[in-house]
Amino acid sequence: MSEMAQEAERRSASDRVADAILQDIRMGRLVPGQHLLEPELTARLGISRGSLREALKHLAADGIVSLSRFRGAYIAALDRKSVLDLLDVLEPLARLAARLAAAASPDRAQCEPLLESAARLAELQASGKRGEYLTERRRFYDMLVDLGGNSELARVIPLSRTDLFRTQVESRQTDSQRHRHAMGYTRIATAVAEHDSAEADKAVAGHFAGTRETMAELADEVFPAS
Amino acid sequence: MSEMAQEAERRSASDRVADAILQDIRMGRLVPGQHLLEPELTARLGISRGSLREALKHLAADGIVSLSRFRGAYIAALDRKSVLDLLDVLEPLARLAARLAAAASPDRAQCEPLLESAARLAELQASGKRGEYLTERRRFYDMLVDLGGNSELARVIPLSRTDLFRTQVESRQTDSQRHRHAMGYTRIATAVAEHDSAEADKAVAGHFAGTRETMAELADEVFPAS
DNA sequence: TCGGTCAATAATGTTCGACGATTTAGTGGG
DNA sequence: CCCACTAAATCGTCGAACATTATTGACCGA
Repeated sequence: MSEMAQEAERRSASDRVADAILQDIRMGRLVPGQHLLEPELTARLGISRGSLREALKHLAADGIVSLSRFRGAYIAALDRKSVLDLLDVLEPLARLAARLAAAASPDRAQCEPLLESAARLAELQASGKRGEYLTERRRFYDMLVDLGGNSELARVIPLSRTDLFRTQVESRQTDSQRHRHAMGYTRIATAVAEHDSAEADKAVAGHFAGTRETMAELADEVFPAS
Repeated sequence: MSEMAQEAERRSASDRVADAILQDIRMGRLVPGQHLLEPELTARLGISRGSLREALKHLAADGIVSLSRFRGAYIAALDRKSVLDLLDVLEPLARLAARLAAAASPDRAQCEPLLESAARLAELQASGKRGEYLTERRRFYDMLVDLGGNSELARVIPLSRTDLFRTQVESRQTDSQRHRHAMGYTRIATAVAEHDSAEADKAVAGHFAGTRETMAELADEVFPAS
């Protein structure tokens, strides 16, 4: 218990705030395009303006919020081109993560949490719990990156910005699109567990092909005016 | 002139400080492992402690400086594994940038600055101006990314951390290694100018193969204790 | 003299309040 | 109805304060 508390206290206030905002986004409490008022947030989170600004700056660097001078912070909203650009960048990194995870994991036990996460994703998708689905999805990617053991990848891969994109499109997808998405993780996790780098790479590539197809099927109203 | 001044003033103080530190690193005025004192920097740069700390936080997020609690900020030093990990991450992104730049550039005129930059790199390498070489190299990558027109790539690709790695190894390379490195940029720029995406991709892949070879040839003393 | 202990110093982490600058909204006059 | 002007709200920066910790160097005993 004390370890948890110490760990929580050791992290700076701005990091805690940034995590809180990210979690609020995943759970739908904050929606893309929403205006973030400094006085409201400092009051709600009980921190100083300086710490909040530090957190917002951090989130802005990751493209989660957009800061415009004297106009405040807004949760970023991705237009269609940004989403396609993001997928182009994310795909090679995710494929690298999958290849490394498949090649690195020495014993099957370490892959067990990944398989469990994929199973939970299928469950959560079926039961329609979108907030939990997005949170679990993020855990899946974090695990995949960790398994690979490439510390630079963890720093670079834009998972938080992908959370943002998922938040935007999640509620507009059809059930079959959601099902296809969830199944993709199962295929990836299976390939990693089997230590099959080539298949893991192909699984991620196929997953992204499906996502691009879904994007093409979505109406323009899903995206802000570009 | 006023436009320049306005543009400089429009950017936040912390961004200016971060850029100044990055430039100092490229020019060798700051070396990996060096301790950054807040009082010294605030006095030299003429900014408040808050703005400086914001900049340091930003640089720490990009892995340029490492912050250790109550001990201050140090210019990061990459061990051998981190360098190899960084290359694994950077390669697919650089290849994507090259493919996009080759595919996107409609007219040859836009590629002219890239070819000029490659020529300048060959010159600077030959004349041994290492600081200018690294600065020009960064400009080359920035142009390559801009030409592709993928805004997410610019956000994700870890060019600053690559600057850091280059700073560490640049002075330890042999002339033939430096020559091979500089020639790689010429081949990339030429392929982009010819709108040959496949060749651009291969040129970058070959460039990275050469860099990995150089890394294997370097002695352990180049890297900090891992 | 050497090694260990301990207090003084310096640097950092965090927060707060203040000031000037700028955008936005609202208001009154033409 | 439109435009200039005022007022409110917000943001960027700075300086100061306080608590916490690492470092330094003096001091002391073996």
